Amino acid sequence: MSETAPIQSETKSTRERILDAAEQLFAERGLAGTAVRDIAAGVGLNPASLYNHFPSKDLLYEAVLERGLQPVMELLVELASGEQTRDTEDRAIDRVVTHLAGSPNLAKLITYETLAGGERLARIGGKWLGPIYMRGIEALQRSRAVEQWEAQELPLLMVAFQSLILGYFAMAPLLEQMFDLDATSPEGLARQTAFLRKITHLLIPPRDAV
Amino acid sequence: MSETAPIQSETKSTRERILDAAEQLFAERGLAGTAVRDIAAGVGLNPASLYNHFPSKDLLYEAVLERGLQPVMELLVELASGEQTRDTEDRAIDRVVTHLAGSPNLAKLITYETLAGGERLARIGGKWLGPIYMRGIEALQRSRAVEQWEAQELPLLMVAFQSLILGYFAMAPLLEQMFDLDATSPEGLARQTAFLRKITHLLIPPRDAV
Amino acid sequence: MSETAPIQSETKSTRERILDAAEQLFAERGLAGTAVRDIAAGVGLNPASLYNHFPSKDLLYEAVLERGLQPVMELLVELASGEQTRDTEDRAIDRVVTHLAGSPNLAKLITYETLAGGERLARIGGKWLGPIYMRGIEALQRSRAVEQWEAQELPLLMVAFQSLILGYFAMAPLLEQMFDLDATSPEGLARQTAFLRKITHLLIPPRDAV
Amino acid sequence: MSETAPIQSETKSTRERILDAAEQLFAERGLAGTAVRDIAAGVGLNPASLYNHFPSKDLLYEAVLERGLQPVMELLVELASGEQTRDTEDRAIDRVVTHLAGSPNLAKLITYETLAGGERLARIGGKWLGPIYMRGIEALQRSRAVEQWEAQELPLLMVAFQSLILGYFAMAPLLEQMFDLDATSPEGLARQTAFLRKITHLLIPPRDAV
DNA sequence: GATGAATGAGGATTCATTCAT
DNA sequence: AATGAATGAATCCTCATTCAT
Repeated sequence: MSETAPIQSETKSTRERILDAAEQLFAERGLAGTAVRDIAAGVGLNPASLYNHFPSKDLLYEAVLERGLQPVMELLVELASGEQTRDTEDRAIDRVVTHLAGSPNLAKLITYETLAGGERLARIGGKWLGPIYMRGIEALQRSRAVEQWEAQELPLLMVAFQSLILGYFAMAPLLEQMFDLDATSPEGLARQTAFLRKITHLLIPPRDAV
Repeated sequence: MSETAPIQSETKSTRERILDAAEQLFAERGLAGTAVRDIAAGVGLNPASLYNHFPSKDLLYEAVLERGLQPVMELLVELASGEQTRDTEDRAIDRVVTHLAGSPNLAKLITYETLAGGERLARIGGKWLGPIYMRGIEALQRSRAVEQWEAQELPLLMVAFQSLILGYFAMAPLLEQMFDLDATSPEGLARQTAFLRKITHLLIPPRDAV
Repeated sequence: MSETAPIQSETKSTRERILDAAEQLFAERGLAGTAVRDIAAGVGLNPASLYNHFPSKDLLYEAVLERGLQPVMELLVELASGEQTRDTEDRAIDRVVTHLAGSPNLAKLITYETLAGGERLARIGGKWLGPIYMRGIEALQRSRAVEQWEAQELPLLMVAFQSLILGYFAMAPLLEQMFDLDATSPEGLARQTAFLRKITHLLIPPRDAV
Repeated sequence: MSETAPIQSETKSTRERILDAAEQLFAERGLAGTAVRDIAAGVGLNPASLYNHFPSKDLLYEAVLERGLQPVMELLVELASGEQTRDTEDRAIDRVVTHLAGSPNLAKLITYETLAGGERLARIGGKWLGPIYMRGIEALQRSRAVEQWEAQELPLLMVAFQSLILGYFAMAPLLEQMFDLDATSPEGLARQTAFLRKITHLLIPPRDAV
């Protein structure tokens, strides 16, 4: 019988393992705060070897960003373009939070990037980011959000949702420290998902509410 | 004739001007991303001169953080300990946002710190931060929040408010780029303040609502 | 149908093609200024593959030098040992210049080597270089050069000729830039050959001048 | 008694001493072959300290080049613009060779630069180099050179002189090795100066020759 | 207080070379 | 032969910090 369930870390290509280690460190310390040497050490590699896989620290960073962003982008595109029902709204929140929960570094990476001005975000996710926001707003316009929010408030509402979702992950360490909550545990994530669904319903009246 | 109305920037002590320049850069680029030399250049000073005013980059950073945090802390302490009426709730939001609007770097600094794990935050604002959260939660318990939120959700609600407030400033550059909004202009801030007040009322039913 | 007239570059052995690319780059940038990787790229090869043909960069460099030097050496030996007549003197200059014109990198390589101290030159061409100079001087002594030059000036005269011949090629780029001369074109080389012949006749009275 | 004859090396500014050490090494090994660390070691300095005086290796190199070039440039300008008499011609050769003898690295630096394509030379000495050649040619046209050389040969004659003068210094190590001549000693330089004067008279008939 | 110069430690990256495939 | 990946040593340069002036 062949190897049916090989240990993942041994299966992964070096390139993938570099991306993993880099993502971890970039999420923790940001781009400037992360030394190439530390990434290399994280993969058990000589720093010079990284350059066989990525031409520079910056481009490695962008690769990390891109790899993390792409699935979210696709998810958002899918969500933003679908029909809006109470069910899909709930599922949208669930799916986004679940996805971010699955790659907990992503929220931090995005937050770091946003702080840095978002130029790279704009460049990398350029084709997506704008359209996603636009479609998100269109989706809001088709939803019952329009009953509570004026057109010019919709962008702010988008930003608010983004802040709520990302902020939770960014503040995870703080949460754990202060309230002794294991923010990224399955229960923690379930709790936060339910909480966000609740907020969503308060901010946007569910379509089929009685 | 004596100097009767000296230009403010000339009036400020060198120490103050260093703090200003440092705050600006730390907010833009984070601690690791900011070079002492750049701070010095921002004050028109030789890097060596900084060390006449602060013993190290790290302690300068903490001084920046402390200077920025103290007023917010005091404000929060005041707000959290006061009576809860619809008026004070509105005014609380207003005052916090107004304050952050007055020092727009602060939100970014805090976000950076949060991402970094919040250890410094905890140390610097240690005496305040915990108590503030606690009192914030107590205030929520005295408010009509309890009608919508269970006890265990209140910490999440605190985090949510923090995310909403800070997130706006962190994303300001993105907002301006994508929606052509001048996020930190007086109008922008007024708009966001109103928006946050609205959200607050949705998440926490106002006390004197009919 | 069989390959009847294969393109030369395809015919050349890989070893030869490496030597070609290396010669080109070493002549342009010198030994230290040339990266193995660039040589490899010049042959469309992986850097590692070079080491199947040459054991090290240094030995590749020496191989380049040797390949370039050998024919000149042989030519010089032949010229220096032959009879001295006006005709052979003219032909000597012609043949040397013509040869260098055919491998324009060689002059540059030799000049680089000379600047570097000539140790490698001495080692590689050791068996030739000394003897050639010696025989060259002997030839000068048999020529009418002795009418104008004292014995101790003959080495300087050798150096002068070497400088004149090599200098032209080293300065070729400058010449083209400043005077819009195509220094390495057939006409340019013919011009320079004639010019050098003229100088030779001025410095060494031709044997059969009337 | 005050310090009347301070040791030169102690008097020189650090900047000057860096330029000296750099000139030495660049002349010996070329730009690519010289490590910043070695220059620093030559001055007894930490490599990082160099960067307090020059912003980069390249700009240090250019500073070296410029410092070396400027006096020659000025000398050449002066010579090329003066009256042409046998005496001044002799003195011109003498002065140029004497100058180069005083800074023996210069000839090597220029040769290296020429080999590298002369782009930097053109940029640094841009305003001088072209004009100098032009005036040199004009001077030749006013001299008795026109009796032996056609107009189109004059550029080649300029190049020939440059090769003769620089070549001697470039080949100095070789000369010393092969002929046991101390090429850069005062006697060696005197010998070469006389030799070049002789060549000059053969290539350009002296004005007042009988 | 301010500064020019100095420095050890560390930064990213390049380099020649090796080796398993 | 050729190559992708790996590596130790070196490369240029930056950084925070110190110190004499």
